[in-house]
Amino acid sequence: MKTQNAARLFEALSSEARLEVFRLLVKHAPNGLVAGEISKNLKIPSTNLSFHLKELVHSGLVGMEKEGRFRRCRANVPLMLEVIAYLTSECCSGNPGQCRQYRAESGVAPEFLPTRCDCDK
Amino acid sequence: MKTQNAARLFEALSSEARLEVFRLLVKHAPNGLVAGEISKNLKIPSTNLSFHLKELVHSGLVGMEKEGRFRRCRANVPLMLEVIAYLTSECCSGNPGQCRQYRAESGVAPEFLPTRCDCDK
DNA sequence: GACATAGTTCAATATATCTTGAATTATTGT
DNA sequence: ACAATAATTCAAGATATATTGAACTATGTC
Repeated sequence: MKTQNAARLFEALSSEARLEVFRLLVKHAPNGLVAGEISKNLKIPSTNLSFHLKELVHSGLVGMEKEGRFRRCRANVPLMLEVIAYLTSECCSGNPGQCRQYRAESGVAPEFLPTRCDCDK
Repeated sequence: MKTQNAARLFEALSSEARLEVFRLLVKHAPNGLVAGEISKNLKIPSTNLSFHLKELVHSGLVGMEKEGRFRRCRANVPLMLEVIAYLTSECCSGNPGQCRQYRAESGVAPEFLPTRCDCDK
């Protein structure tokens, strides 16, 4: 993944409103929600939600398809995983021990983190 | 991690300049680089780099300490791992099979992804 | 002390993003 | 056809972010 593209994805997740929308859609994967349900759930006015959804769709993190007069939105989870992999790549100048220590320090349970990073290669 | 905090972290990574700075620091973990080295490496004028470093430091993703007349910057890799865990948490409404399929679809090698997501619990 | 170097701060400008209400398009139900 | 619903587009104003050069602070060197 190119830096420019990754920056755009982070940009899409950088507003609280959009991050809440995205997480709600991740939570409701793979069925997704229609725009009105998102608006109701997060109490975002439809006109404003429309603006934020456009950003998310443009970034690729959310997919949208017509469903009668509704628009169904789904999180693009594989793309989310790609950007996660991008963040952890090329770290620590090839020092696997260092990475393992960071993983321990993070306080995150090991199974919710990559088992290896790029420098274990 | 709270949504507000996560959004601030993504905001910090949402500019190409800052994302490049952060990745450079991840690459050079744990020793980090001094501001001048970053400026030289990425060809960002010092006055502008200072602005972006302030954002990164304020978000917590970069730590800075005085070293004589230099300022040494280090990536906060554990925090990066926390925000990664945040993104993958509470997904898929507790449907582990769905998550596994997404991981397969992402095209990312399994060892660079979480082995489980929250819904495997 | 005088000078050079590393960074930051400040002010000014340019640009981009956010939010809202009103108007608009598309679809469904009567 | 008419009315109701779902959602988007548009225009306007408010706010936030990015970039630059000049001035400033702090540290190290002669």
